[in-house]
Amino acid sequence: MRYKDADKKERIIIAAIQLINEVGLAETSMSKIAKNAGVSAGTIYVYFENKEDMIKKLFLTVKTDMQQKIFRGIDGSLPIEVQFKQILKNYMDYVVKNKDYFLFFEQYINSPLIQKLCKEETQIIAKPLIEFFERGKEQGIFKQIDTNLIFIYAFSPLMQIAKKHFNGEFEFTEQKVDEIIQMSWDSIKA
Amino acid sequence: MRYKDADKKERIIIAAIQLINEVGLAETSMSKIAKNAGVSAGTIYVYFENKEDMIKKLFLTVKTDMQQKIFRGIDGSLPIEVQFKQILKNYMDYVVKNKDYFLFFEQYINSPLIQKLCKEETQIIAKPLIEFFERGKEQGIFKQIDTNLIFIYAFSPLMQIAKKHFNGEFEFTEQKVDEIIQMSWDSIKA
Amino acid sequence: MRYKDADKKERIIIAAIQLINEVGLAETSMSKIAKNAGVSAGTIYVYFENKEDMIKKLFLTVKTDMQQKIFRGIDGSLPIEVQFKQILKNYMDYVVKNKDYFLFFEQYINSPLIQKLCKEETQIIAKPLIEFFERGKEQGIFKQIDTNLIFIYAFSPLMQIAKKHFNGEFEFTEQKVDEIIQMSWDSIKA
Amino acid sequence: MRYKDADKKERIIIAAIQLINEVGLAETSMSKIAKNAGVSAGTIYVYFENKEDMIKKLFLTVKTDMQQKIFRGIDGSLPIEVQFKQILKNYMDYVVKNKDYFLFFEQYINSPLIQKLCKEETQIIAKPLIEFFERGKEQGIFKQIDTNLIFIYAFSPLMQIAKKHFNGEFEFTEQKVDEIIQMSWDSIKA
DNA sequence: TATGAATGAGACTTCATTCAT
DNA sequence: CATGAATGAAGTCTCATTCAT
Repeated sequence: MRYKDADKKERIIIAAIQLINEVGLAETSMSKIAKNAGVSAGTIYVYFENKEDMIKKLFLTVKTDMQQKIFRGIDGSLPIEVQFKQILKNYMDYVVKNKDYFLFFEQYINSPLIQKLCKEETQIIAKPLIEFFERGKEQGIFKQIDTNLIFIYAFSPLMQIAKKHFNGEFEFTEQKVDEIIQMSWDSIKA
Repeated sequence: MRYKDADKKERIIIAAIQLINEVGLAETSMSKIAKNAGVSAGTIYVYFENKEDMIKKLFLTVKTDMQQKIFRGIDGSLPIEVQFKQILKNYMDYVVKNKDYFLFFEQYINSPLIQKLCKEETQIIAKPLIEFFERGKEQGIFKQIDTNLIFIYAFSPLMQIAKKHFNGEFEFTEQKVDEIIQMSWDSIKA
Repeated sequence: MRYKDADKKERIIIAAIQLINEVGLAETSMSKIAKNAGVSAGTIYVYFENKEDMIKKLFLTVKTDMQQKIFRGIDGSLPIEVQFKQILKNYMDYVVKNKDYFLFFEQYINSPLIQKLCKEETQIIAKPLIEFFERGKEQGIFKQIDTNLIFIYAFSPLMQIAKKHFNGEFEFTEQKVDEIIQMSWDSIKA
Repeated sequence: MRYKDADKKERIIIAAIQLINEVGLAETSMSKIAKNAGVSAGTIYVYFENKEDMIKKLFLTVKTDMQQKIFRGIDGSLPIEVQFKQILKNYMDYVVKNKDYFLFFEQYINSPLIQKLCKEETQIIAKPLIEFFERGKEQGIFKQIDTNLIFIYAFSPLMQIAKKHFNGEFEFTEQKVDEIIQMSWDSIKA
């Protein structure tokens, strides 16, 4: 693939996500995306089959990217607690550094559109995290409850806090991040 | 003259929320709503100024309804812990009995559309809950941390669990509800 | 007929003509007329069959009114020149005192709508004027040319001047009116 | 890509003016125009921003076209009387050969819509004629009266006659045109 | 008579998508 | 590959008119 082309696709993706975050999916037209990306409307159809296909690929792109970054530098031989705290720290880092991706993900993860488009793919990508929590349960480190609950108590408060942060209603500090991670840990540890 | 039919407005609201939950806002047209509500397309405009106005009013209707039900039967003279657990129980009850309202609320609370339409109104309605947590903090019952964090650790896991529930990935039992409420309490108590 | 009812019809007529002059026919809806007239939308249909019928009756009302006032105080036994100048003076008086009627008349006299609705009625009403000019020709006082030309050179400049006046581009004085009438007389006298 | 088709814009303009002349502005919908022009409804919006913009551009197109043709072949060094008669002859020629343009222009020159849309542009285009009459006044050839009056007595009877002509109530002949021009000249010459 | 809620046809306009260039 | 003019289906909303009260 030529450089120029990869660049065009990248620009389309970024323009689409930004627009959707700013004005919402319903208000985001293909021509607005094209305009913001600096390409012609027709060009989008070189890279994506249609609008639905584009949304789906946007979502999977973001989801895959998040997943990879979250597990970056995790050493499976270290204690579960250390791994857990590193994962949460990675997550918070990612969120802060990728505002657009995070907000897009959050906004559409529960939408009927995404449910329809890529429920399965979404679950597959979440698998490594689920497996991590199951290992922790087996080792007696996490509470012996439904893994879903562990997953939820570990992550959902972080997501909410991040949303408040980008909303301008909450300020992050190094210390606060540590406190938060500790609270999550306390809520699920055995 | 024909008298305004309260029933008609109700039917429009229900039809709108159901459709939006099923196919998403972008795919929900005014004529589909009219059809599902059994009224003429023009009739919607007797009760709402336009689509945006309708969405906004739907959202505030739901939000207000939730808020009222959550505080039902709360006795301010009882201990904070008792009140807290009753509020969370009320919340779970409401969610289970008002699936459509809950999912609609969850889906759009963070959308750019709602942010644009009714950020202020939303905050006003949330006030009583915030005040409850502040009273708890003053009495030394909750952790001395940002009230936002308390609010988030108390509610956001419940919301996630409810979503998983309606998704078919989680089953509620009387006992599980109690466990969950206990977990939330543990995470924020001093 | 009861007073109250006559009053309502009058109010509808006035409101309609005012609105049509201000924003144009295309932008004038029945409900706007009703609102401005202080009646209900349905009430208009007590007095007029439908919108087309209303426009037609508005037009004929105005036309008949103009015609009557133009011939007011004309003494058929006086010399043609005196009668002619009095008719033009009456016309100018009418125009100045009935701005709304005049502008409405001018605006729609040539419209396809009016042509379709009431071409015949319009011609019948113009008859007395045509007859007056024919008498003048027979007496050798006007030029021996097509009566249409006499009619046009007598009136059309006055109409244009009145429009300029209401447009704010021309100011009437007693003297100017006399000059204008004289110019018209000069252009058609034998 | 497909190149913009100048012919298409032309067809839209012609279809719009014809329809407006036949059934009136209020009854002329964008889809009827598209149909008559043999293009898709959406295509109109490639060439015009919206209906108002289209009407405005139609009007200015016609006005500009008229203005240019009226001054065609006018030699500024000839006597004012010769120039004047040539201008009126050009005007009558244009009117006869461009029935649709003329009737459209006449119908809407005084409408509230056009007043709102393009009063200024209209006045700018009329300027050369006004200047011509002022030169004539300075040379003592026209009456020393308000230039508006000269302008009106020169043109408005011609416009009325043309309307009668297209209405089927007046027949043009070479001789009659000369007579008319002479009458206008007589009414304004010093 | 008078009202105005209700209707549904139709208006304007947008937009995903195609295709000649 | 890239463009953007062209399409036509579909969306939102208005409005003349009707009719139960």
